[in-house]
Amino acid sequence: MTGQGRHLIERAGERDRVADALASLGGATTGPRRAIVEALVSADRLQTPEQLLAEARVAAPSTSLATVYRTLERLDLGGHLKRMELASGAVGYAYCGGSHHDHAICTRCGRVIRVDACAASAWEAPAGFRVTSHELNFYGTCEACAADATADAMPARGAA
Amino acid sequence: MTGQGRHLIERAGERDRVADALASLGGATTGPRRAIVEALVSADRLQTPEQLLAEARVAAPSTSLATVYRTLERLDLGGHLKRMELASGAVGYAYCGGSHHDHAICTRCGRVIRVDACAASAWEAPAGFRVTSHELNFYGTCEACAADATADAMPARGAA
DNA sequence: TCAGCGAATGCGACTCATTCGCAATATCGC
DNA sequence: GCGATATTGCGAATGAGTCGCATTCGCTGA
Repeated sequence: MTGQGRHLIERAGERDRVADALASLGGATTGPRRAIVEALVSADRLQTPEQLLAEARVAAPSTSLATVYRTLERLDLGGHLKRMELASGAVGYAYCGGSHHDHAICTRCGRVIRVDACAASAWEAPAGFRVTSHELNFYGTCEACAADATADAMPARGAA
Repeated sequence: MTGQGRHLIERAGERDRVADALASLGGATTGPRRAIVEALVSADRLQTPEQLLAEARVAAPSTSLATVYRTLERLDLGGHLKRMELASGAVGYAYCGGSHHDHAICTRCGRVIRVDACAASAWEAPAGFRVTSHELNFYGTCEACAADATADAMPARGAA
């Protein structure tokens, strides 16, 4: 878990994503909240509440686990969160925008990649079933992991 | 939970599905195992471990919750199980065959319908991402629930 | 810039789903 | 039918996640 260089990386729009996430929380922007949201957004991959707590405490040392859960709950309500069981049995959380999209999840590093090209309308639903929404996850290996073999967080329960 | 009439219903292949599930457990066919598997197969919808226990105890009164979990674990290892969080926060399990297929899940009754027409190869994965598997869930209302409005088990966390 | 209000936080206790260990029991091959 | 072995039931243990409440913090209006 070498998150050292993380704060040096400033992907385009990361600042905006943090702002959006904080706005979606709908309340005061406190130190712990900002720290948790930044940990979520900058990692861009599935992390356990414990990992998020550790990361958040770098910026806001007083942060507690209860606050991590409360913040995750709020983000989840707004549909901004991807929640998935890891191979370890633990549960991982990753930030994702609010609008509908699908996901590609790297089974090696837990990275969550947004897939906007949604062909949902073309899919074949069973007769008599009225579809109101769907969820599509791709599992595989991301570009970075295809070369580098540093595995740490592996989502479990892929396709059935 | 009025499962009274359930045992009267004998859908085509239900007997085979029970046999397949028992075989996939790979061991002795005991009373509790058979009862649990029959409860899973005949219900054909998401059920909590507690519900499965109650149902299994009709046929095998001594069945314990630990055995329900152990049986579910084995089925899951073989990929024969669909596991999903319900709106109540509880976790529901449903039996599904071993081969790959997707699912349509009724958000009213929890019914899980197998979707064999898988158009996965036509979907667009992100550049640089090597897809090894996928999972597609449709959420909506099944034919029965479209008419009848008896809601009891509602899966949560639909599409993000 | 500062005071006041209401929301957010931290702590620690608590709940409850799930797992574990072990003695008793049932199943299957012979 | 018998014995070896896997499975079961029980009850305790575990651990993630939640809750209540006193304290603290951030935002708003003066």
